[in-house]
Amino acid sequence: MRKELPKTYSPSEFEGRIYADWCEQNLFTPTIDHSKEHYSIVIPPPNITGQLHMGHALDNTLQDILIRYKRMRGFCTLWVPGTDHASIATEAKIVEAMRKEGLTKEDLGRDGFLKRAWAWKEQYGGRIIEQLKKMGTSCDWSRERFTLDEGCSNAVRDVFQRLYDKGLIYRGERIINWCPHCKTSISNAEVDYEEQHSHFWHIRYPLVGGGGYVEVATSRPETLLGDTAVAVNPNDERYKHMIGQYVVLPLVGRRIPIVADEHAQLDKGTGCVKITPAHDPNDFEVGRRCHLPMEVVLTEDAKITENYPKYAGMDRYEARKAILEDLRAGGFLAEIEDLTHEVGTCYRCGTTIEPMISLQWFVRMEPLAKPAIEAVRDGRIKFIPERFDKNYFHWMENTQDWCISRQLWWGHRIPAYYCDACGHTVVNKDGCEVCPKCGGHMTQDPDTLDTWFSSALWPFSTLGWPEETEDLKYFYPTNTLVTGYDIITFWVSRMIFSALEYTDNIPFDTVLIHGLVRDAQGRKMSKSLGNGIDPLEIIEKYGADALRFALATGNSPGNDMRFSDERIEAARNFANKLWNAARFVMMNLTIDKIELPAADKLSAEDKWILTKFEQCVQNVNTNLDNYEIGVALSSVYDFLWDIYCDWYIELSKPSVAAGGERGECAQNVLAYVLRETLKLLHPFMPFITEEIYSGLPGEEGSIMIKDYPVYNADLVFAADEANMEKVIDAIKAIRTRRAEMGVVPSRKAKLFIETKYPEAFQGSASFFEKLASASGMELVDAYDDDTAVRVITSAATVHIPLGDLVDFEAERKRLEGELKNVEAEIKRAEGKLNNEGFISRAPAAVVDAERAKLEMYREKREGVIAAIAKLG
RNA sequence: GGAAGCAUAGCUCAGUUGGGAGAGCAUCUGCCUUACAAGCAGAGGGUCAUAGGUUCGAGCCCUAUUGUUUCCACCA
Repeated sequence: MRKELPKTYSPSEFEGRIYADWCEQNLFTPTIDHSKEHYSIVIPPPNITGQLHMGHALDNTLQDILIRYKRMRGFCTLWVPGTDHASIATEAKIVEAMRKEGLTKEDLGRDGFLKRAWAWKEQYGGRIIEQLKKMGTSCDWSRERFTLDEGCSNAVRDVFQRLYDKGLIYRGERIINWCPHCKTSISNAEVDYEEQHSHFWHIRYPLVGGGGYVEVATSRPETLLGDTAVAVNPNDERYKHMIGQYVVLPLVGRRIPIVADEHAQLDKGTGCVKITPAHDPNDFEVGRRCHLPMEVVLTEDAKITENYPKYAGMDRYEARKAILEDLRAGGFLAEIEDLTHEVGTCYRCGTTIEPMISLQWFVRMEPLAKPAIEAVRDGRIKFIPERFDKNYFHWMENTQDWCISRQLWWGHRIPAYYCDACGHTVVNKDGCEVCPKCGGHMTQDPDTLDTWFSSALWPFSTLGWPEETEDLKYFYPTNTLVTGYDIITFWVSRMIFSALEYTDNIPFDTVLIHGLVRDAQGRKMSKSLGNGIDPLEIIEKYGADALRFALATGNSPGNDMRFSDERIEAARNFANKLWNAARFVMMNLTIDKIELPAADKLSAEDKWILTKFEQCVQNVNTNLDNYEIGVALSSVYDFLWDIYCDWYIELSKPSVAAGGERGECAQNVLAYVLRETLKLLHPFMPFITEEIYSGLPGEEGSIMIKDYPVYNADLVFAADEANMEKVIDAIKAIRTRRAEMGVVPSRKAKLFIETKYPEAFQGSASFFEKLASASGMELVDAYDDDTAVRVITSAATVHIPLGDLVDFEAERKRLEGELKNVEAEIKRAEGKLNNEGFISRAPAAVVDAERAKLEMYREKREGVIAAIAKLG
């Protein structure tokens, strides 16, 4: 069973093997156990177009830490993996690939195109899953899902029909965001606003019958073709008399009315607004209120329609130029102003969107938003950090109806059918071929649904909903959703209202929000900048554990982080440190089985390390329970490196070397603390902990299903811990003195220790010899050699006869300086304790601690004064 | 226009309910001490953005200001 660890830490040699072992043993697949509490997570499904990037790496590291922790804490855990069909993104990629072959969607036809899309899914859909596995994610792969698989599709159709029957889905003509490149509508949430420099063109519209003109301003002059009115504010004294009159639309010659509408504001521009109801959301509303005709002037690829022969076929920007030229020539152009404004662009392709009137399907949001707001407000769902609920509330409270139909082929086809003969509409999840009204043939709506419509159902559709499956009954609602803040509106909010509406339950109780992973300069990683860091390359070079460590540590919920070489190297160094510590322990083990000795067999340093370990355990558990993953991890880091390696291993060396019963006891404590620390660290760094654990004597099975360490008061030895700290303080003080004096470690010196706590120092000679360059140590009541250096701690005065090396003048100065410091501390503590307010209002524990400090400083002052006196 | 975050050592960032300012990296000094130079032992370095306030006590809570980043919003 026992094995020696290779001398160097090379993660690539075992990570793959270990992952395969876990899979083979089926350790990621839970057995439903009703006596246990469940803990479940659904993965934010990555797009099938995607490759693993740092954002995924962070997101999935956090999820894996949580799920492994809960699994070891005895929960019945499930992590559901899967991928998203990403309709618009995937379709765009396929169309692009086809373009290179000289093919269009129309060439293939709908069926041919879908065949090709599924082939794409087969080819690339699994890639990111394989990449996730390299990170060590303990997802239950037997439950892997896809947003377009049969179960998810059933859920989508079911939901569509339910909402339609309840009147929460409707079809209507509204202004939507149209992407002329993707040739589909997109929802408001899918529009990115981008600052652009442009102009404000002031245009004169002559009044019918002469007598002047009105002046309007626009940043989109080409929409002039679609103007069907000019609006002024009903309270605007300047224009009141013109309401009801007509103007002539320049270049077009159409007579359009001047109407009164609140939309026109008195203090903006000229106070007159051109109204283009078919191409602007505000104008659309004005058009409705004032019963204006709609005039569509742009085609689906943003070219001017046939109705305007002079400009027909021109792209919107060409048309803008031509129209401006004509306006100028006709004397209609009054003024050109510079303008910087936010322009909506398609979040997928970056093309400037065109607001257009269009017949689309919408989800009525208001009734759905209310319970969703309530669920967060009353605490059934919690955001971590909390501040993101403001974001959520703001969006939910102001959200407009959700445009869900897309003019795409790759996605869930809308289960709506229209009669060819009478136009009757039927929505039926099971399909409809014959018109129930006239018996005519029914044609299905050609459009598909917004990708996010199916993602919104993910927490329950993946568990089998709408069927009442065992999984759904046991694992739902899920517990933690881990995602970035950039996706709260797209996804999190939609899952919440969907779950509440369809499952009558919350989808999860906690939303853990993390930030973006940026590059070393703090820039967003992006393809166009070429500053992306490939997690797979990092894994290859440093190991998955180091990557996970680098992402999990020093990172707090909701905040962005920078990823740098320095960071990953520090992580790898930590893994290396653990590796070497384990190597040391294991090469010294002669025991067959790790057994913690009874308390009376334990030495002071044993009790000290056990106590320190329990403190760490408590810290880690508390922080993990509070989702303070970074804090929890640095607590393990500090313990393992600073406490266990730098002190305990060194303190234990004399015992281990001595052998016998004492040696065996030390071996057991060394191995016990190592083993338990491995468990503590396992959720964060699963591979290295498993690899080392499997080599420990007497241990069987995988570490990932062992019990997680929890605080055990029986292993806390406060008095022994305090004693050991006194020794450590003295060792540190001696080292500092020697370093200051420039005494090389090879120059050994005997120590004479004067202390009020002989029990703490009894038997510590070997520590001083090993760790403080001592040739021996003796406890004395007094030591009068005037040529000794004196190192003073609050518990002891250490006399070091280094006579020939000592500069007594410097020594006096140093001691006097120290006296000053100690006295300042005493003064500070006394001041505090003399403060009536402090004594009466501060908690007793704080006051007691302050008293203890004061006592300590007083003792130290005594020592310093005595040392000065000895200098004569 | 509305909202939020951030501002702590030279750099990058932690700081969990308010109770004497921390880490990593960098810098300086000394060490091949038989697990580890990807290491060990020391050291230097901070008016916790500014100004007020609450409190016995503020990096932490409140208010304002400055700088910075981000999100949201239909500016014709």
